[in-house]
Amino acid sequence: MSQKISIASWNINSVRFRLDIVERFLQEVGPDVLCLQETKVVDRDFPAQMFRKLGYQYQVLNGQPMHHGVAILSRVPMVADNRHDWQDNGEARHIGAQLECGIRLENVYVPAGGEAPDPETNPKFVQKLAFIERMTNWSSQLDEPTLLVGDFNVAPCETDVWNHKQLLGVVSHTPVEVEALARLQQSHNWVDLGRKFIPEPAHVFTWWSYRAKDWKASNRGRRLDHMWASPSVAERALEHHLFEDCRNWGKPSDHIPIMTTFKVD
DNA sequence: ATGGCTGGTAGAACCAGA
Repeated sequence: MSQKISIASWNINSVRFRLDIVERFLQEVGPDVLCLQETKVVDRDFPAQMFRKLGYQYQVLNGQPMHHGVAILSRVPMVADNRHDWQDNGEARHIGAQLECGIRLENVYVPAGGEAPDPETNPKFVQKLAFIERMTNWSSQLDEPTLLVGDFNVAPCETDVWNHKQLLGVVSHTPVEVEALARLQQSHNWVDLGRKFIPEPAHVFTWWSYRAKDWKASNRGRRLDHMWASPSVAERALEHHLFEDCRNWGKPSDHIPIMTTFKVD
């Protein structure tokens, strides 16, 4: 008998502040697995009970005070796997899990990289590039069927931003970042599921700034959130969804959830 | 061309986001 598994990813920008919309998403969409980034909570204060109540009894957490933080919540069996610190600075930006269906799941929150795309003056930009380079070294050693998801903080394609030329000098879409991400992609022949299902030149965004008066009207978005699959996992991808409505829900995150459904044996 | 907003934590004329 053939079965399916749905896996979602969402930069939630504080899981405690957005409990209402997380609950709504789980009730209305009900992915089997939810990967969160920017949970902004230490593990002992993570709202584990709310997820448990909704059936997400398997939980792996990697939080820290104030910033960053990632989590995987699942209603199908999984066990915790490695957590990598690719900057070696203690920041909680990655957590992995082994799903019982055989897929290895890696949930990552790549550093934003600060304001200026200039390695000379902006150490955060240097850190972001180093983070991606270390991920590339890790990825080139991977030989398992893996799904890599999260907020990569890079919009690689020209149609991943509202205005390619205008954003060439804006951190998230600079050529040096796009090239670093391309090396990461090549290191495992990762399949970009977002673009497998919605090929260029269609514009695809997963993030819209809070600063616009009307995010939808101005539509100055970027595709920062991604799901990359090992080739063998990509072959099993059945559907891919972007939940743009969530950007309009009460107290929204500036990112929307994305989700892919896979065939499993 | 600029600035616009958000949450956590401390109690900021902050930090980080992107």
